[in-house]
Amino acid sequence: MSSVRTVPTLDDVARKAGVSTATVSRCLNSPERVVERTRTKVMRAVEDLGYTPNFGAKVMAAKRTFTIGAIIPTMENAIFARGLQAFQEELHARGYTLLVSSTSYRPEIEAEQVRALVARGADGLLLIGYARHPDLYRYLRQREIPTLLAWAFLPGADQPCIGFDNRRSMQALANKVIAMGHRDIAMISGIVEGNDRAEGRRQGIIDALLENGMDPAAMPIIETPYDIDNGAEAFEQLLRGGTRPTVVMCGNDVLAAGAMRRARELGISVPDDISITGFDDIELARILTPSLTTVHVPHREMGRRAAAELVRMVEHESKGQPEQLDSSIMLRDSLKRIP
Amino acid sequence: MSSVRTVPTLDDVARKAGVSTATVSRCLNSPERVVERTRTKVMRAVEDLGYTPNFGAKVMAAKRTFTIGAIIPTMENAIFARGLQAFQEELHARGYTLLVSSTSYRPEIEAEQVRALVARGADGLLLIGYARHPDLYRYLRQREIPTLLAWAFLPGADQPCIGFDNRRSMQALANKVIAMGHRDIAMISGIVEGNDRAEGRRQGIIDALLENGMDPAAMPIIETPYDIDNGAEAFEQLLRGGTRPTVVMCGNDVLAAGAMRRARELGISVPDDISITGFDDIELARILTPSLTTVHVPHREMGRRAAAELVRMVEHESKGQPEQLDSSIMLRDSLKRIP
DNA sequence: GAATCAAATGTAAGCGCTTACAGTACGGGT
DNA sequence: ACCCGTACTGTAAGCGCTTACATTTGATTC
Repeated sequence: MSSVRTVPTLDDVARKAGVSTATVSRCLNSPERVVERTRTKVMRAVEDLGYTPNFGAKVMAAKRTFTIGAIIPTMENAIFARGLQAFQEELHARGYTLLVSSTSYRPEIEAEQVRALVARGADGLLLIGYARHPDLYRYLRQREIPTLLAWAFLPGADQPCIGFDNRRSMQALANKVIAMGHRDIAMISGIVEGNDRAEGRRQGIIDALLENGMDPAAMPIIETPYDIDNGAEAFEQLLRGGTRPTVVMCGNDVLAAGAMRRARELGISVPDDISITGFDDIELARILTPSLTTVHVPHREMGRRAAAELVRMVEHESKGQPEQLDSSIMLRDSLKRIP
Repeated sequence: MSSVRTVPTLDDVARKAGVSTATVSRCLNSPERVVERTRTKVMRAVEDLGYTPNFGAKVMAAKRTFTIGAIIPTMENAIFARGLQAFQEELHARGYTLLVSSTSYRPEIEAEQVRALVARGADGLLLIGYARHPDLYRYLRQREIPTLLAWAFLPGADQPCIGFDNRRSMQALANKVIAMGHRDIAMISGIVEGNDRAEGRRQGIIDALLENGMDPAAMPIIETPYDIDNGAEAFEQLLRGGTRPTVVMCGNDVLAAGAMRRARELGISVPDDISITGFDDIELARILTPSLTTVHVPHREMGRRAAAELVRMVEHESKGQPEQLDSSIMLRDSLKRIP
C-alpha cells in the first residue's frame, strides 16, 4: 500500500556521507574525536536523511539509556502529579528522560510495569512507598537496578527512600486536634491493604489516642478508596452511627473535600457543627470553604531531591542515601477549638 | 566490587533447559507451538534464572513493542490526569503499555519527547491539541508512526483527532451568560501562544459577543499561565481596571478557582457581586463554594475512545477516524441572572 | 515394518548500533 | 630518505532476540 520508504539507518548515513558506520557513530556520540571536515559531511547526511538513531539497538550495544522510570499508583491524584512534575524537570536538567506509568493501586500491575520499564532499559526506578512483595525487591536487586522509594520514610528500612514519616506526621496532627479539646474523633482512611502511607496515617492517629489515654477501639474508622465521592459517602455513613464525632480526620485532602461537600449538602456546618482535617496540603485545601486544616508535605522538594539522588545512584556516586523531609501542620478554618 | 553476576539471556535459558534459543523464544511468544513437556522444562529454567527478555533486542528483532506513548503539557492538571488514567486502563486491557511524558507547555521539549518515545519504539503516539511545528508532523509521517491528537477537535484538520470543539463549547457558555443578562464580561485566559485549546476558548467568547452585537474589543482579557495563584492574581488585576465586570469567564476551572479564592479574600461575594465561570468541569467545580458553572467535558470517555482508536490505527485497522465528543454546560451557583 | 506427513525443534542469518583493534596518512626528527 | 608518533578512520565482532528454513521426531496408515 504505502510506499515502503524504510527508516534510515546508520548504514544509510555512512554510505551517503562516504564514510564508515564507526565514523558516523563517533560523530554522533563523541564529535571531538572526528575531524571538522568529516563531521560536517556526516551531519549533512544525517539531516538530509532525517536520521534518528534506533534506541533499541543503541541500548543493546551501549548498555546505557539515560532513562528513568517512575511508577505511581495513579495519575489522578494531585499529590503524585506535583512531585512527579518536579522530578521530571530535575531529571531533564540532568539529561535524563522520565517515563511514567501507573498501577491503579494494583500490586500485580506494579510488578508488570516494573518489568516493562526494566526491560526497556530504565537505568533507575522511582517507586512509591515501601510495601511490596519481596520477590519484586529481589528481582530489582538481581538486575542491579538502582531503585528509590519516595513518598514514605520508614526509619530503618533497607531500601533507600525519600519522604516523610506518614505516621508521625498524622500523630502530630491528631495531638493538635486533641489539644484543641476534641474527644470524639472519627476517621476516614484510605484502603490500608498494601498501602503503607494509608496504614501509617491511621496508626498515627491511634498513637496519639494512646498517648493521651484514650481508647483507639472506640474510634469509628471507615476505610474507602481515595476519591471525592467516597469521602462524601463515608462522611454520611459516619454520621449515621451513634454519637456524632466532633471531628472527622481524613487520610488525605481529597477525602476531606468529599466529606466537606457532603456536610454542606446535609446542612451541617463546618467547623461549627463538626471539624474536618485532611492530609497532603494540595491546592484544594486552601480553596475549600472553609479552608482545610491539613498536614503540609513538600511534594516538589521531594520530587527534586529524589531526582538528584536517583541520578547519583545510577551514576554510582551514591548507594542511596535515605532522606527524611519535614512535614508541618497547616492550621486553617476547618478545625475549631472545643470549649 | 559487587559480584558481576550477569543478567541471564535467552541463551542461558536454552542451555539450562537443554534446548535451542528458538524453542525458548517460542515458549515465551507462542507457547502453543511447543509441546507441553518441553514447555514446562523451559519455563522452569526461566523461573530458576529469573530471566526477563531484553526489550531492546526484542524490538530490534521483532519490530513491535506494544507500547504507546503519550505526551501531555503537564501532569499537574487534573484534566489530563483523568483522561490519561482512562486511556491507560483501556490500553492495558488491550495488552499495550503506556509511557507518559510531559513538556511543561514547551514545544521544543515536546519535539524532544516525541523523538525519545519514537526511538524507544513506541508503536503509536497520543498528543494533545493540534498546534505544533509542521516539521514534527513531517517526522511522524516519515516514520509512519500512528498519531492521534486528543483534547481538541478541529473540523477539517488533516490529523486524526478526538475531542470536542473548544471554541463552540465556550461560545455556547458565553451565549448562556449573555442570555442571563450579563453585558460587562471579562475573561481570564490561559496562554494562547502555541495552545489551540486556550485560543479556541477565547475565540468562542468573542464569537458570542459578535453574535449578540457586542464589541469584543471592549472585553478586558488577562492572559496568564494555568495555575490557581495566577487566577487569583488576574482576578484582582481585572477589578483594578475601570468598571467592574458583572461576570468573569475563565479559560478553565483552575483559573476560576483562583479567582473565587481571591474574591473571597477581597470580601467580594460570588455570585451576588460578581459571577464566575470555568471550563472542564473537574471535580473541583462541584466542591467550590459556591459551586462553579462550567463546561463539562467527558475526559474519561475521551481517554477510553482515544485508546481504542489508537490501537486500531497501530494495528492497521483504521487510518484514524476523527471523533467529536459533546460537551455540555453545567449551570451551578457561581453564575447569577442579572435583573 | 516401511512409508508418509504433520508437528516439534534446531540452525543460523540478521535487526542497527558501539567499540576494540587495525590500518592509513602525514608531519617532523635524524 | 627513513622511521616514529600522532591523529583519524575503517573493519568487524558482538549485544540478545526473532524467524525463515532445514532437520528431526513420532504418530499414523497400509
